[in-house]
Amino acid sequence: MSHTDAPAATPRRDQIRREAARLFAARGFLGVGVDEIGKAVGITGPGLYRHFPGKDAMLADLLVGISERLVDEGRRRAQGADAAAALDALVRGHIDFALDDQDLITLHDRELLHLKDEDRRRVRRLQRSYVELWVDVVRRAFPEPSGLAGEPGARAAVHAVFGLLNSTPHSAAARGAQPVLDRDSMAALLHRLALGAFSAAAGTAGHDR
Amino acid sequence: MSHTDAPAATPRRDQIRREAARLFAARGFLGVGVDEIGKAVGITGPGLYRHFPGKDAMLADLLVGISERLVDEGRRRAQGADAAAALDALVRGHIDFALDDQDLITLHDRELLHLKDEDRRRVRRLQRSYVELWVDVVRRAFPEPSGLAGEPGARAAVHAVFGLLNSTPHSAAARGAQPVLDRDSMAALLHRLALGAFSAAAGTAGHDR
DNA sequence: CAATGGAGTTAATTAACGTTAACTTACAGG
DNA sequence: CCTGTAAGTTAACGTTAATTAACTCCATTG
Repeated sequence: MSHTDAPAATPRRDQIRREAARLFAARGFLGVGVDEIGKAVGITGPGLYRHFPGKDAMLADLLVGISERLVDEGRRRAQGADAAAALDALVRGHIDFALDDQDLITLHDRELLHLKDEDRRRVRRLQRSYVELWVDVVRRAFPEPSGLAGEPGARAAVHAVFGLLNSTPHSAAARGAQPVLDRDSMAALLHRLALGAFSAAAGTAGHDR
Repeated sequence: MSHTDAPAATPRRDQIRREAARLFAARGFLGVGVDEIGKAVGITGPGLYRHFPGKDAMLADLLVGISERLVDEGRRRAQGADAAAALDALVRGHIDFALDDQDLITLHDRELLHLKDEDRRRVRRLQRSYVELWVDVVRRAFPEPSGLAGEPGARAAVHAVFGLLNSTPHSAAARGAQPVLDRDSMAALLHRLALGAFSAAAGTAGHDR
């Protein structure tokens, strides 16, 4: 009741969410004016204030939303005794997000700094939970005599693999008419890249150089 | 002569470059004012105009600079007949950039959209050259019956590995007092993750699912 | 010693943007 | 039919930010 109140999902509000996400991803939060967002949904700028208390609130809504969905879906997939299977499920789930919600994935780690302190703390907490989820699974999947059994190493590897999986928007940025990979091929490729990265990092720590 | 003229490296200008990069990385290009940049180097905002023609020009200078350095250093490292050795050298070189110039790596793929068309085209060209460099080496390092022999697959994999290597700023964002990895451990970890990713993606295309 | 130009300063200009106010319209319910 | 409310509109307000103008201050140099 004290924090930013619940979202509520009317059709108009959902439309605003979609268009705002698209515009923020394309030109940055500060680079988009409320008039522009309004125009994208067929109303004037100030009309948006019937649906959101302000521009900041739209961004907060988007980032909290995607963060919660990531954690919820992640928790669902991480359970079960078999750590290798859990990791596989986490990777697949994240790939789905990265491919289906490119705009949100882009905003998620780019516009965090434009949130008001309270909202930023909230999103950070959720992001931290999501990372913890992965770190635990990774450490169980690659136990003791491995390069990923330790906290800091596993954490850094997880961050790095997030960077890898979230790279889709950058690949797609070269869109136009090129013969890019179709969704399934891209998903399969990302899956192999991610698991291959973890396996190699887990392998005996000293075969580089 | 028609495009943005040559940089020229006076001490003051270099100082401005450093501080501007730091501030842009921390709060975004549109989120920092010229007065703030001025203050960081000990002068007032308008004083900056003796050294750069405008705020846009500072960003352009930074992005063109890092892009050129990446391509130059990349070309140097990619030469030689042994494709595997060349790939290894490219990875090591990129890791050095990612660890030593975190601010610039952050800006490099985040603030591109705030450049004027002409500068953006120029940076895009350089980035494309850099990707080409990697794609060629990857395809030679993992030839025909491999998942990375084809153009689109190799290109997507390279983008993904860039995302992985450029993840350092995000890891470091959790800075504070945590026992993060020291530079050498981080470099070694990233190296294993990157090469492991490529190897796994190259391996026979159908062992997932 | 005069003059020139680089490096700053403060003040003014201009444009844009988020938000609020006041007013309109359409429709749902008693 | 009347009334209230949700969802818009246009106009106005207050701020902020980039850039330019006009002016000082030195340090060099002819």
